[in-house]
Amino acid sequence: MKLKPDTTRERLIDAAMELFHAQGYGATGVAQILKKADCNSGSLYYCFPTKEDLLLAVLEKYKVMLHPVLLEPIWSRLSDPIEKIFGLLDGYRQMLMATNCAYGCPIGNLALELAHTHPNAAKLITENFHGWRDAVKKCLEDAGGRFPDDLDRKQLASFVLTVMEGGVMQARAEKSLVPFDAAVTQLRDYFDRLLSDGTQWGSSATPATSPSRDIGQEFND
Amino acid sequence: MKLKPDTTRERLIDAAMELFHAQGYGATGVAQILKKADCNSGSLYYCFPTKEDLLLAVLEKYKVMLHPVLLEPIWSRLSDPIEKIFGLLDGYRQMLMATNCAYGCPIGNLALELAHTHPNAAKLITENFHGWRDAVKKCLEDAGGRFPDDLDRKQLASFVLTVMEGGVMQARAEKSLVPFDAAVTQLRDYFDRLLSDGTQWGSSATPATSPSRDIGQEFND
DNA sequence: GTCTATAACTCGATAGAC
DNA sequence: GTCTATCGAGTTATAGAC
Repeated sequence: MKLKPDTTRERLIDAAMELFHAQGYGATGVAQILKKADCNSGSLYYCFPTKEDLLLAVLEKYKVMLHPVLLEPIWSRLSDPIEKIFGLLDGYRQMLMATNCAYGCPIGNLALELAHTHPNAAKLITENFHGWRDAVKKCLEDAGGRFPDDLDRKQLASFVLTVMEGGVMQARAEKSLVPFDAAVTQLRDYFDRLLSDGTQWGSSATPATSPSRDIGQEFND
Repeated sequence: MKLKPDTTRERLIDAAMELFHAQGYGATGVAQILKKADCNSGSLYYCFPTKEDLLLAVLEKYKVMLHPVLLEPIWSRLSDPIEKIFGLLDGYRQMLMATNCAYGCPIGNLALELAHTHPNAAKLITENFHGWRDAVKKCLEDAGGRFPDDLDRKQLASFVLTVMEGGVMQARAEKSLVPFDAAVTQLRDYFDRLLSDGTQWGSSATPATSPSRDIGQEFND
């Protein structure tokens, strides 16, 4: 039951995590990380062969943090699975508000910066996205028959991630919560329309719609 | 009626445009731009005081290109305003396919990289986003009564941009069209549900939904 | 494990000839 | 307007003492 290990290695990861989030990977110098972690380059290169290995450790830590740090505080506060999803989106809104829309989603930022040039990082970024999406998918599954039977839960969960990332991007670009709130409002409206089409309302009473246009591809995980 | 001016200044802008799209602003060195534009540093700094001024010229050019280069080929091919919107999204799909999902949206990439640290660039990025969104808004307005009367066209147009950017981000991260197609499919389903609720179908026959949850903010342009 | 000093390199930008 | 040469600062990473 070790408390606050606070090893040099962990201080380096935490410092890099903050700086990569605020400035990006390329724009953050090793010297800056060393200053924030309060150690010297010898220590860093003793723990990590290269700067990129430190990045991978940061992305691993994000994966570990997903459930206990990001989801659990929201999951324990809200019981309704659909409200959990919008509670999660509200968590990003809080983060944007607290930082004046300056930093955005740390994974999304790194995704656009590194996906093309750093395959090892890209793999971990995808794993982070999938963890987030699967947590939302579980909520959609927990909502059971409130959604139409033929709704593709995985695809809708991916869509929620799409809306979050796109909304956060626009909020950052404009330094305003307005485009993020607009996105969440539209998503909520979509959910309302899906829910009013669920079996709870009686599927025979719903008007004719075309809920899925097959585009000939499936999720491959 | 000058044809192909092909000035050094334009070659520099075009070279920078391509490289910033493929690699980002910070990751692209001035030497690389010079090589692609086939000139030397003296010429660049004769045309532009700094590298950042070249970036601003690139972002200005994207603004100018929006209608004649991005929209016009699609607008002239499709007459239905709603199909225009999905034709525009399909244009991004084509781009992703042609580049193996490597590059993504040039404005979105620069938005996440620079919005926080380069205010002049951020202003032009926002103007690019607004130009795109307003073109979509015009389509929604052209669709007239096919949508519910109380639909906020501007907010829905912003949502389309959100979905495009979020979908392109995930496609880049996973190097797969699947998450992009998932996002467009869900957006299409949302549009179908909105359209089946339009006045064309008779507003008195629609079931009770809650189309707008006021969050107490407006677009400020 | 952590320190200091520095190697080896690239960066954006400038100077001055032509 | 375009060239070549280069400055000064910053970069990641290493060497070797302790």
